[in-house]
This record gives sequence, structure tokens and C-alpha cells, in this order.
Amino acid sequence: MPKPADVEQREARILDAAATLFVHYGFDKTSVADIAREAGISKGAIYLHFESKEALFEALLLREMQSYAAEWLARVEADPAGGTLGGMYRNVLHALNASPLMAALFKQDRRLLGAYLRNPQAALRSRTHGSMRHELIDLLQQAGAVRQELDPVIVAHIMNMLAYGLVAMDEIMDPADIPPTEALIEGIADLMDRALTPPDGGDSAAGKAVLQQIYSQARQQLADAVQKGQNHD
Amino acid sequence: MPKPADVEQREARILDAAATLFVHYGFDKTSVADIAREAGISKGAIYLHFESKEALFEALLLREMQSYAAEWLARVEADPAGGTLGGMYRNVLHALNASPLMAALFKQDRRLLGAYLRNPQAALRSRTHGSMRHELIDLLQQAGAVRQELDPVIVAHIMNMLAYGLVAMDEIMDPADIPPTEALIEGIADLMDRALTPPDGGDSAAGKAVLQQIYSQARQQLADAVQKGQNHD
DNA sequence: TTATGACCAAAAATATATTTACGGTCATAT
DNA sequence: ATATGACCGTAAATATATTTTTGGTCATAA
Repeated sequence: MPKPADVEQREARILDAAATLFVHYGFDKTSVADIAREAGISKGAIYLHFESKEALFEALLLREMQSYAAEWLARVEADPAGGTLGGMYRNVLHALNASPLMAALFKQDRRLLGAYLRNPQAALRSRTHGSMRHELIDLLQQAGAVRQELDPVIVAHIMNMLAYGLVAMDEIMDPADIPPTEALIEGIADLMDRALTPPDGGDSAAGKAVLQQIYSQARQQLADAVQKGQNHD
Repeated sequence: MPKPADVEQREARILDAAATLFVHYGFDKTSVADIAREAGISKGAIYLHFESKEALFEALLLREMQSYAAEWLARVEADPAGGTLGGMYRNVLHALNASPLMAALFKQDRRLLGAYLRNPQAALRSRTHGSMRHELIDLLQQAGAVRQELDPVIVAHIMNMLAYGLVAMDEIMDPADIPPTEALIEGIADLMDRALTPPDGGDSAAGKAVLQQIYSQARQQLADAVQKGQNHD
């Protein structure tokens, strides 16, 4: 049966509270009691909605993935050049940069993810979340949005390197020496377009179609995962 | 007075032994006694050549920087396209990839650098070693080896991001999923050339001249640093 | 002179005991 | 039916004592 609106609302409140605290203090240093307090309910109530602290965290991650993907697609749709490689990547990077949780997942942030990373059963611990897969580049290539002569595996990996650099570079250098994110993302997107887009400018419409396809696939998988995660009452 | 050849030779032996052990076990888990044994001399003899374990490590790092820089220049000289951005960067990446110590310094590897990193007085702890500086891009731009319309600060940073990705990506993903280094470096250099080199192909000779200039500057600074590090007997 | 390795103080690692904090439950209240 | 928070066992953090390792020295040997 579908979930009543007020329950949904309360779960959202809990997840909001959890998001704030987890991002700020990390998984280990955020207690369930803390989350309850932040959400303005009792500790017991949390367990009426989530099986465990870990399940709560995973529900949060799934929600974040959904909004990450949705945000990405929305940006791509709104951007005339959203179907070109540069346009697509610009929007991925913006979405990634705007989501501390996705960024943490992508860079396997030990501080934020804490014990969740150490748990071998953690479903979302896998290292591929938020990353560019070469199958996508392949499709974009077939759609004429990426130069034919390039190796999709290499291209995808380079894009992942840049995404990693965007979120992790502050670990090896003084943040004051890092250019403003906005300008950096523009620079990267510009680089991508110059180097990877076909000379004719690429077929942005076809590129968007591919992205939509990928998006609905991903959305389905996420929905299934959410469904599966809810078998507990 | 200049150092006798046999002393120089022995110091090289010590540094060789130290390099092997430090790279393998890291700074913390390599003892001075270990180094002495590996070098085939007594522990006391080490202290005839180096003030402390840390001074030894720094001497090793300086030697490595010198050979790193020399290797880089040699590669650039040998490469007809060595003066273009792509050519230059290809050779930097090869040099970086070939030197575990430089890579560790660049990525601030806590395992390898260990306590050396924690010491606030460590001269070479600074985060800029091995990295691309925007002044260099500036010069290359003036020499006509890089497109005029690009922002040197952004370009330099993107290059650093890619170098970081090259040496650090294995921390967030399964090494089996990382493309072969050789192919990856080629892909990156190719990307650089496509995106950053002027349409006319760039002035490789002028680029090389700039690199030589930078090299001799750096060499001088390193020599001074080595000199300064030797005021102890 | 130059090199050695036993030696030392100090730090790091290990072991043990003790306290605190936390995830999760459930009798009770609303 | 839903929500609460006192409660419980355990795991993590802290404190303490004990052992081992290590960077560095120096009297002695070559």
C-alpha cells in the first residue's frame, strides 16, 4: 500500500535532519539521538520509520541520488548545449558540487562516510556512484555528440579524474589556491568541448535523447532500490 | 671544499637503500638501522653523512627532484613535439609516474610520507612540489605554445587535477578498472593538444626554450637547497 | 681517521582495566 | 495506534601500566 502523506512528510523531516548532521559531523559522530533532536521527535520514533541507523543513512543516500539525477537532467534540459559533451559535463559537475553527499560517495570520503564504508554489506559503498561510465560515452559517440576517433574508456576515465579533482583537490593543496568552482567548471566544460566534441559542433538534441534514456534507466533502478529498502514493516 | 668521490658514492648507496625501503614501507616503518643494513654499513656511519633521519629523507627527496626535473627535460628535448602543451605534459606525467617519491610528495601520501608530513618544520612538505604553476602556462602562452584566450590559472589547475587523478585515482576505484597508464597519458596529452594548443599547431621550439629556462631556474634553486642542507660537518 | 655496535632516553606499540556513549528495545503514556 | 524516553548490552573512547622499538650518541676498534 502507498505511504500516507504525513508519514512521508515526517520521513522527509528525519532525512533532512540526518543530512544536515551527517554532512557536518560525519556518520560516526552523528548519533540517532542527535538526529531525533534535530528532527524534533523522539529516538524511538526514528525506528518507526527506519530499521537501523545504517538503513536511515542508505535511505538518505538514495534520496540524494534521486535528486542529484533529477537536478542533472533538469539542468541538461534547460541548457541549449546540454546535449554536447561539454554541456552535459558542466551540468554533472554542478550537480556533484552542489551535493556534499554525492561528492562524499564519489570520493569515498572516510570522514563523512565513516563506519558505513567499513561495513562490507553496505549496498551503496560501491565505488561507481556518481561516476561517468564509458557506456554512456559510447552512446554519446553513436549519437554524434562525441568525436568518433576517441576511446570511450579513456574519455570516461579522464572525466572521472576531473570530477575527482574537483571534489578532492582541497586535500592536497591550500583551498585558497584553488580557482573558484564556477570558473573551474566552465574551464573544464570548455576544454571538453574543444577536445571531444566533433568539429561540426555535435548533435546536442541527439545527446539529450541519450541522456534522457540513461536517466530513466537510472531512475528505475533507484526506485527499485528504494522499494527494496522499505521491506521492514 | 668539494666532496670526495668515494664519500659521494657512499651517500648515493645510502640514498638508494633509503629509497627502496621508504617507498616500500613508508617513512615511519623504515628505521635507520634498516637503511644501514640495506646499504651494508653500520648505523653510526649513516650519521657521518646525514644529521638525522629527516635530513636523510630530505636529501633523498632533493635528489629525486633533481632527477625528476632532469628526466623531464631530457624527455622534452628528445620529443619533437616536446614544446607543445600536450608534449610537455605527456613528459611531465611520465616523469611523475616513474617516480614514486615525487608522486607521493605531490599527492601528500600519508602512508609513505608518514611523520615527515606532520613535522611543521619539514622544508619539502609544501604542497606545490611537482605541480604545474600558472606562471609556466603564462610563459608558454607568451611563447605561442598555448592559446591566448585561455586563463592560465584555470589551465594550470586543470593540469594539476589530471596529474592528481593519475597518481591518486586508485584510492577511490578498483585498480583493475583504471586504463593502462601509458594509454591514459596519451589520451590526456591528446586532449591537451586538441583543446589548448593554438590552431596553427603551436610553436614547439619556443615552448622548449621556455621549458629550458624554467628548468635551469629550478635546477639552481634545488642546488641551493642541497647546499644549504649540507651545512653540518 | 673512519667505522662499529652496545647503549640510552624517549617514543611508540601493546596490553589491561575502566569509563562513557551509543544503537536499539519496549513498557508505558498519550 | 502512535510516540516516548528510561533502560540494556555492547562497543568505542579514555586512562594506566608495561613492553618493545627507535633515533641518536659515543667509547672503542680497525
